[in-house]
Amino acid sequence: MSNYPFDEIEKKWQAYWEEHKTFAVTEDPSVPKDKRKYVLDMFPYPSGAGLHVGHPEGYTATDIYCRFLRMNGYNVLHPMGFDSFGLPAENYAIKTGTHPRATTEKNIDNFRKQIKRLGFSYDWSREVSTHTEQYYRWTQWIFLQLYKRGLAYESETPINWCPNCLTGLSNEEVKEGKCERCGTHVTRKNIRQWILRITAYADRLLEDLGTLDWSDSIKAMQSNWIGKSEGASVLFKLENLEESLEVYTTRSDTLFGATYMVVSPEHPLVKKITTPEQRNAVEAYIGEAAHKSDLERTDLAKDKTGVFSGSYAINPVNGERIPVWIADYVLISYGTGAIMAVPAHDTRDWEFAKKFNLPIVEVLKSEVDVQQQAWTEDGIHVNSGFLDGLNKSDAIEAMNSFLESRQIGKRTVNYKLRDWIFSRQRYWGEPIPLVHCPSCGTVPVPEDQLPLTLPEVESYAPSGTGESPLVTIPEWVDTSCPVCGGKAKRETNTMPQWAGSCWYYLRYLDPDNDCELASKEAIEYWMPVDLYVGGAEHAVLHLLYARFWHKVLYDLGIVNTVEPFQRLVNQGMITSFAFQRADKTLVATDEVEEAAPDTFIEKATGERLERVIAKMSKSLKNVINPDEIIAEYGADAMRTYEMFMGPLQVSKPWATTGLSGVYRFLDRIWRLTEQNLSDAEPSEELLKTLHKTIKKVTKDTGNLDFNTAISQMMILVNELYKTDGLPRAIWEPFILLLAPYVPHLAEELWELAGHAPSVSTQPWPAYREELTIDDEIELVVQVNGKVRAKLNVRKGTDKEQLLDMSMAQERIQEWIAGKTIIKTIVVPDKLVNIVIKG
RNA sequence: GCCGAAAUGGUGGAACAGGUAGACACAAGGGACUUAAAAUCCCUUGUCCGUAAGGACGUGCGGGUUCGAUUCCCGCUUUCGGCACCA
Repeated sequence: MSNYPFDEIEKKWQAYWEEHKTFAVTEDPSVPKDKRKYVLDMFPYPSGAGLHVGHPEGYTATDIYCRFLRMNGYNVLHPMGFDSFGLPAENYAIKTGTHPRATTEKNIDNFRKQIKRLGFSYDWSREVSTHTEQYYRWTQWIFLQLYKRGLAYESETPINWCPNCLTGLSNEEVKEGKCERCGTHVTRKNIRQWILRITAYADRLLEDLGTLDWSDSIKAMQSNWIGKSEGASVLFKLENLEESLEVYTTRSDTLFGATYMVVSPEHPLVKKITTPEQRNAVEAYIGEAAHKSDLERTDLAKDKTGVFSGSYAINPVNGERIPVWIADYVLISYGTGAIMAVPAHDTRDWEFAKKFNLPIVEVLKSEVDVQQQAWTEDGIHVNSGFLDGLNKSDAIEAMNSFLESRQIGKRTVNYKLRDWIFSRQRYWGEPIPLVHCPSCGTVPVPEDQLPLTLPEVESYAPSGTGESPLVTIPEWVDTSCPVCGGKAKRETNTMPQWAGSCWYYLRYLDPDNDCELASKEAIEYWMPVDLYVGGAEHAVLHLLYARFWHKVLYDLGIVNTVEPFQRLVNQGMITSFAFQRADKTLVATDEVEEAAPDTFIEKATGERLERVIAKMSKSLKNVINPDEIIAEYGADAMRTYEMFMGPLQVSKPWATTGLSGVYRFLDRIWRLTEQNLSDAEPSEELLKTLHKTIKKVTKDTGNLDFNTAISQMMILVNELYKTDGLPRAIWEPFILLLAPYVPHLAEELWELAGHAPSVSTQPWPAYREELTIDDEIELVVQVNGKVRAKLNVRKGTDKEQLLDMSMAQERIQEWIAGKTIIKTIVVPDKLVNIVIKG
């Protein structure tokens, strides 16, 4: 048995930090701006399942980084809190009648306890939870500012509706078009909703990405989501109708090839363009489309559907009469909800044209037969009147000028980004602080009356009308108009979970402020967030919404930066091993036996299984519980293992055997203390290893390359095991290097070495560059690029000498004997390559 | 289908301004200690041929550039993540 008493050590130091408020931070004005850092974790939703091993990954990374920064003289803000409004607590309430607040607060207590057990250096005095009245008061306040700026509006939009449960469903609750709970086919129901005009900020959200220190892939995802495109809108006259059909296209150059048009089933002109003969078919088709979820529309992509409206439009450039179709491959939410179809040069249009026998006309010289497949590359225009002979980009320019001069179209910018549906028909969320007055219209709740608190309800069950359970409480709904004092009704929609997480990073700055969401001084002192770490699943929505709110707050003069999160790092997912049968189905871990090393069989059948990597899931029984890991190996081992597994940014599989290796490393460190510290000079060799270690750990920790920093510390420990005695001159700097990684153990070692706590406030060790350089290097001698000899030479030996020494090698002589030397390459301090022939 | 990321020993991963592939760790094998086991310490360990010295092959696959490619270029395959058929 080992004698590394992690349990005792970890309890001792966690109590010490708590008692001494070691990590409480203040806005000390004497610290210059460039010595202040705000390091933020994505706060968790406190689920009933407790902490998952994925949470500590990012939290450990930021904790190591923060402790490293403090030791390097920075004033570091590192807070934690809870994103505590959310669906699971409400669903649990519907099932059991337990108040979501009770469930949530119990879960928060559990989460906090679990997080604390990992020894993170949070300033807990700044903890916030989004469901508290003191917090959501300011969420409501921000909503009112959005409303007053015209950035919130009402509109009828569809929700997923389960006709059996009589309730709206989130996308997550819809599985394969069916209600997750009862299996009923989900339909769409139009409902009055509050919508935020995020599209008004589309350009700024796109432009300002350029100023951020985020990975290119995340920036690309956000940029694609915003989806700015420059094209043209074109008006097509409709035969026998007053109205024109407006389409948006990025390929106005292909207008001569437009052989039909398509409008989406939800398009406002559908009724008008449908001729009496087609009415039945069109209505049936629209009915079908309304039944389909977005998912089904997507899945049916391979097989295009549609129906002819009976009407025709006139192609404005060649006067051709072209049919107008109705099809759900055109979305009402993008562009104008109508397109001109150019089957020769667009794959989707080509598929549709083939299915319904519509003409395909080539207008760009194609390298394929457009009757056989679409040609979507560039080419020289043909069959295109005044565009003939031009390439794509020139033709687009020419056509757009033509359209504008004739006033039948104009250059238009379009975004994929849609406005943000901001209301939920739920109980457990921030009430939207608006009042509907029959005479004054929609009136905001006066700011001095915030927070507008959630009333207690008897039943959390849905109202049955699609509205929130709040509609069932007349005492709450019936109110007086803040303007005229007459009878009025409260808004019963609540806000989505995103709302609270849009600005929590600001509340940490000044969590107890009763007058404003955070003081100007605190914002000025800390913002922007220097490093934000969290899972890639929030790459688009959360980050885009938070950026949007931040920009609105900037326009209001409340925050001092255009962007909230200067640097963003997404941690990879922690996956698990799973076992797969030959038919690719997975087997739960407890059904598997390891018959021989790396040979796995299914217990029930004896079938040989392949080990694969899969997400942790309850059904596969491969979920790792952090509490159990901490109990068995300690928090320091858990932290170190999660960082040692691989690079922070990539996903990696959990292997408890790997954890035991890290545990062994910590145990080896502990057992070094069995020797007395010696004040003797350490050997030159050991000193060099130490300085190389300081250099590498310093560089790697700053770059969040924790896995390689840990390897280097392992190398130093291995060296110490080969040395007699434990020189203080090595040991003490090493404890300091360890401190961010294994904070509990490091505190204990620091105390054992005769120092007063806390090691976390000690300065980071410095290295001497000359001690990190070897004066003898191993020179590689290659013949035709293959290593044939190695020799030790002094660093800095000149090229000619290196070549002479290489040639003198017996092995090299053997290889080049009788051959012609064509060329020699000498890379000083690295290698010699002799190129021969014959 | 589109977008993004990736592919290196039995396993997790190192090394990329082009220069010794496999650091560190796990697993496996051998040895020491022990009455024994566990724990611990030491050694071996990419594959193949060879007693050895040594040699051949080797970073998903096929080409290319180069004295030299895990690293750069072209074309594929597979896996993972995201998605709103985005005109």
